[in-house]
Amino acid sequence: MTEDARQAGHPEQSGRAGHSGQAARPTITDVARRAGVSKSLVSFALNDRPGVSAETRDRILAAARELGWTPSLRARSLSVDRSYALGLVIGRSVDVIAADPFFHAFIAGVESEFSTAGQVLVLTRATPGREEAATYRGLAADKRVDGVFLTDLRADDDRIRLVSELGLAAVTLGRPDIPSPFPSVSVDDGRGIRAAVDHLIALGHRRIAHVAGPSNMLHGRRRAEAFAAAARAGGVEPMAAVETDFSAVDGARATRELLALGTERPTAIVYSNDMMALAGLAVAQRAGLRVPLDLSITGFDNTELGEHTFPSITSVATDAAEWGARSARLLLAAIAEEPVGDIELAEPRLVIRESTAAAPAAPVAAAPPRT
Amino acid sequence: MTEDARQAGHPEQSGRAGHSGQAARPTITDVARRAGVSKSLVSFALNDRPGVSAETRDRILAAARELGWTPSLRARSLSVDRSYALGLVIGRSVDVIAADPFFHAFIAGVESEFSTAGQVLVLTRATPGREEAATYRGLAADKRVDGVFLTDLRADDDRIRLVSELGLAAVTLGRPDIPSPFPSVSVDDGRGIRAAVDHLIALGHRRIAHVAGPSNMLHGRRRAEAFAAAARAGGVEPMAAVETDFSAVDGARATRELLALGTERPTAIVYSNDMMALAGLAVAQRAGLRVPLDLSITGFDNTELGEHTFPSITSVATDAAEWGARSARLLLAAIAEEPVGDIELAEPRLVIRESTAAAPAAPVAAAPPRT
DNA sequence: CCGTGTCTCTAAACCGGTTTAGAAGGTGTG
DNA sequence: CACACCTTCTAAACCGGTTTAGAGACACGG
Repeated sequence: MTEDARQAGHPEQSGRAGHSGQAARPTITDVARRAGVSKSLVSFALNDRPGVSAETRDRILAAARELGWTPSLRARSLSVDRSYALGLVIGRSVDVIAADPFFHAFIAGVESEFSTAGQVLVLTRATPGREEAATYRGLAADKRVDGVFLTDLRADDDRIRLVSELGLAAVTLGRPDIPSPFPSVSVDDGRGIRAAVDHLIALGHRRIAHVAGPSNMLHGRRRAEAFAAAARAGGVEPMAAVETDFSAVDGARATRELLALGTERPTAIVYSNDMMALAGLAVAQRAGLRVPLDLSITGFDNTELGEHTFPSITSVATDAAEWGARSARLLLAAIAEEPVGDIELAEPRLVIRESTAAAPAAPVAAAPPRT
Repeated sequence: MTEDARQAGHPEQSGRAGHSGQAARPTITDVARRAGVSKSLVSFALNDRPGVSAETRDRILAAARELGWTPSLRARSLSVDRSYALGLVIGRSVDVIAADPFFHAFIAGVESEFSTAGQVLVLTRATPGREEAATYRGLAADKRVDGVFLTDLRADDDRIRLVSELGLAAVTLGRPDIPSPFPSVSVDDGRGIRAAVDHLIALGHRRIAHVAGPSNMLHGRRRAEAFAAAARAGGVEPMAAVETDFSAVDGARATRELLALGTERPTAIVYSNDMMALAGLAVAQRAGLRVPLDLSITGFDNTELGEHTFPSITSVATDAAEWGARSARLLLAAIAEEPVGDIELAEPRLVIRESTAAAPAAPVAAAPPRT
């Protein structure tokens, strides 16, 4: 069957559909002719601008409907100097994004705002540095997008100046630490970390460690600071935070380091994301520790998978989809040159599951790692 | 600091960069004037077509360089009827994609082919059905993309006819079960499943179950068939496959069903993806089973996280990035109307880790689930 | 010396919209 | 009745490229 069809219709596959008499698509001129008016008037009617009588407008719209005409995005794009597309440049290595559900939910949120607007999302991945800058330059040079989402903000982030110089609109996820011409959408993830720390302190933990994200990323740093502040506020001296790149490998390494402290080891670890919490869980179990009896852990992001581990993971939930939706709306407003301001999302909430429990009377030292 | 800057420069944030004297970007006409030739000749020189003398060409290119001119993608797009963009419509629910690293690696692979070509990826998410069809129609109506990647092929997939009717070029990931005008890039994932089954049989397992993907997805179905075939080839009667939607929740549910069989339960489970394998691992542990002593499990995809669980997961590795790169190259060739043919990727390989071991002498019944 | 062919180049049309300048006709006002 | 003004509409320019038709110069062969 398949072979027949192949041989019959496509001796050489072309990847393009068969020449199935694609009726030439109507243009604005066809509509004008049919409605008996000039192209300009069709344009006016379409964009409902004043200066078109009601009955003429109806006649034009009817003609357009009959012909099944839709204005060419490309032509419109050329004349009005808009792309009707937004860009997202993900600046992490593939591995690190891989298991991070944030972007999926964020993107889904962004797109939920597009259905109405005929917009589209251009996705690019680039490792920070020259490649990243080149990517933004490319998007701007080709005018591929009208605006971009700036995620994973870094300290003194050079993208802000770059994007601004390139003349692109933008929205930052989180508030930058330098002056920025762009509006921001942020969530107080410090509150989330604090909730986790408070929860642990209430459970009697006094030796609490933090496995942090990269300190050059603002949210990584902010969470680390929030961790320290929350611990002190609870009357507990925070243990030094271990820095990671957010990946599972690095989360595992950090956990091993913390457990190597023997009886000085933490009885609870606050991870800066779920992926590392999961990897840390495995390291602890491998070292013979029972979670949560001997060690409590908390994650961040509230990944679906964190609900399906044994034990399941207590985690801080932020609404990434909502974040995406609000960011998109804000960016579109900025592009339309409407007045916009910063947005603060709802507080993250702590989802308590099985990985946290009362602190052990005396910390059990971890066993030497098993193979 | 930040506040000062805000108040000073941007009493009302605009999301657009400051009016920093954006020098109007040069056009082909500017270049022509500077080189003392007509626009047409600049166009010829740029696209190096015959009929331009060597010295004139040099003069034109020099002028272009001096002015920093880059042809407008939009204008070119309008006249040559090409978008220089490819589309990917992900047709799964957010949750299901969330922890699936396939798309990340695939996208990274796709983009590795773009750096040279000035192409861009338009990403869309749509749940199969009306919304999905509307998405493809939208991309085609606006001529947003020159071609699309068809992933997660379904049985009798209506997208093939749709996309073909819309006049888009396409590449299918995997060979469809119906006649298709599009070239395909596929990997023999059946071989991967077979490797897993062979491995388990060699370890002495006789009661092996399969937690399958949706049967209406071709690869889900194909893996299930390969599972049954491999088991029989190894002289083992395969247990009935449990169908899922690829999500962690569903993987957990399937595992619970299998373990509820008591002493009739499988001693090994072959999962159709890693996420379900991880969820299944947790279910087994929660039921008091030791993995791999009492139960062996294998995954599919070789997720980074599967390496960092306890025990780590034996999994089938396919090269998603390579898949993306080859697909992109093929699609671009098809769009350029070069002759193309189907591509078969390298065989997937089984990565053996800790979650598989010799079959238990007598299967231990699972304990009633603990909370 | 003339017709033909080749090479280099230009003018103008074209892709399909938007936008500006202004024409034509009707109404209101002094 | 003349004038201003508003409404409705059109012609033409414009966005910034590509492509076609053909002009002009030159070499070649008969």
